[in-house]
Amino acid sequence: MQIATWNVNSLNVRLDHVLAWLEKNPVDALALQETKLTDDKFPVAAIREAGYECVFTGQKTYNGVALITKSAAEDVVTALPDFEDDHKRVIGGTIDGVRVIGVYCPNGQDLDSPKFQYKLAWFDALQAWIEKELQTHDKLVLTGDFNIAPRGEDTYDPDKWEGRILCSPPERAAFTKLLDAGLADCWRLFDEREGRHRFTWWDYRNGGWARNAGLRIDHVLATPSLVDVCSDLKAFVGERGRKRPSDHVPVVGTFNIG
DNA sequence: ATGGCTTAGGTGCTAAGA
Repeated sequence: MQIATWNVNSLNVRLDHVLAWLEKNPVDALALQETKLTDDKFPVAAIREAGYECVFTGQKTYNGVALITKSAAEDVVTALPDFEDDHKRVIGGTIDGVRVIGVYCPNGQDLDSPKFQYKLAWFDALQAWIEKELQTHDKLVLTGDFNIAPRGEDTYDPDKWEGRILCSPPERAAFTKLLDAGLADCWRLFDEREGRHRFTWWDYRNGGWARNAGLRIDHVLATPSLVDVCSDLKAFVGERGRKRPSDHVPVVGTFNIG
């Protein structure tokens, strides 16, 4: 079973990229972030034509998440429970017995911004919900754009990024707390990577891609029973070099079940 | 190299991203 995540930065702009990528890489589940589409505009027909089911929750201009799956998702959730939020950032469903939760975590903007406080509160609510989900789901994958680079080596310049947004101690603590709850960062099972393959995002500005100024902020976290059968975890960095790319690339985990 | 892109909304610019 393959489970993927991709922040597409507008599904309207990136639909052709997504369909072409799925044709080459027919994963069982693909979590999308930043679809930036209201639900009435979601391209259900095109996705069904490609042979996939989908569930989604979106809004105008910002945020928006979806799950594109080979078999239909069950027990679908479209928000964090017990957390008031206008932002559409969460979509979860059970696919062939695996609980798959796709998230678009807040960016935070700056450490002194109200958005940073929102980010930390949002992660608290995510933590509480995941802990609850783990009580009833032995096979669970939490994947998406976390907007956190967990370690210095997950940035192109650890000294420069140390303490900054995406790398600050409270953000990294929030990430570690998810791991402590019983999830593994599957990337680290195959941690010997170099160059572009260390990252999942490159800034559009300042020649980010050209000078490989990237970050690893898109993650696949999984419970131990899935970690045991995880045979690969990789970023499809070639997508960043395409014409009109998203600034994030797809990240795919392979789990040898069923 | 704290933004020199890219997106949406709307039609000239602002907001947001990470």
